[in-house]
Amino acid sequence: MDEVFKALADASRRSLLDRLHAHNGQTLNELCDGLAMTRQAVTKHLAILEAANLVTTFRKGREKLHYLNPVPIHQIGERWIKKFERGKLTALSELKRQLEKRDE
Amino acid sequence: MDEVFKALADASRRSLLDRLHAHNGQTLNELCDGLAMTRQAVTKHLAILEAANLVTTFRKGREKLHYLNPVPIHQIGERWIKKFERGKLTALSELKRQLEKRDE
DNA sequence: TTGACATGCAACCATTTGGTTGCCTATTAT
DNA sequence: ATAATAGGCAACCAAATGGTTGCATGTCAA
Repeated sequence: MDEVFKALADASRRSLLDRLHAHNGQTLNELCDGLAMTRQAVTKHLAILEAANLVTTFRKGREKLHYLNPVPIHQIGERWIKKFERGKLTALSELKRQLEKRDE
Repeated sequence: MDEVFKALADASRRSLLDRLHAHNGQTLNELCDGLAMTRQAVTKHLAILEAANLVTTFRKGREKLHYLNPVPIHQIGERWIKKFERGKLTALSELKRQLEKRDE
């Protein structure tokens, strides 16, 4: 879980996921296209995404194909975000109450 | 959005949010309790959470009360995670298809 | 077979990050 | 008044991060 959060913390990596979401199964060079980064930088980002299981790859000849794995993202939603949604209204009303009696 | 992702990337910060979720409106010292960190380290984490608008604070005498703001977390769920859930089944089946024909 | 193409590996670098220590200020209680 | 309590500020530090360059390897096409 921690690896996933860390992987998602970087905007370049999130945009790589966006690109795969738009067009799955791209090669490294395709993913580099139009980015203001060297290929090696992209390789490192992809390695981090792969380690977090957000991207799965396999080779096809001399190319490496990258596939988005949306499962960990889904798990963040289920296991983490939903927990805070439950308490949402309570938390906000509690905060409001406190803010209102601030000058007592 | 980027600030929120970055703030959530650290396990100590996520656990501070957990603590506030369990018991909202704690003081700095209460939040420090039982953590293997100095008060100043916790202060820094809380400042980052506050900058990302995940925590709201106000002072009550010499104490500073910390309140969880679940809204940004909810927005991550709505604006970011849901986008990837839509393509989930397609992405996985596409991946499976590729994996199966890997040895062609 | 030889050149071009796709990717991998490793060393290096600047900046950011997560933490520390030491001291200062403000508020409360005795 | 004064001591204890709650928190703030700043300098410093080691390690992690995000990036680079240079070179090596594996695969395809002419």
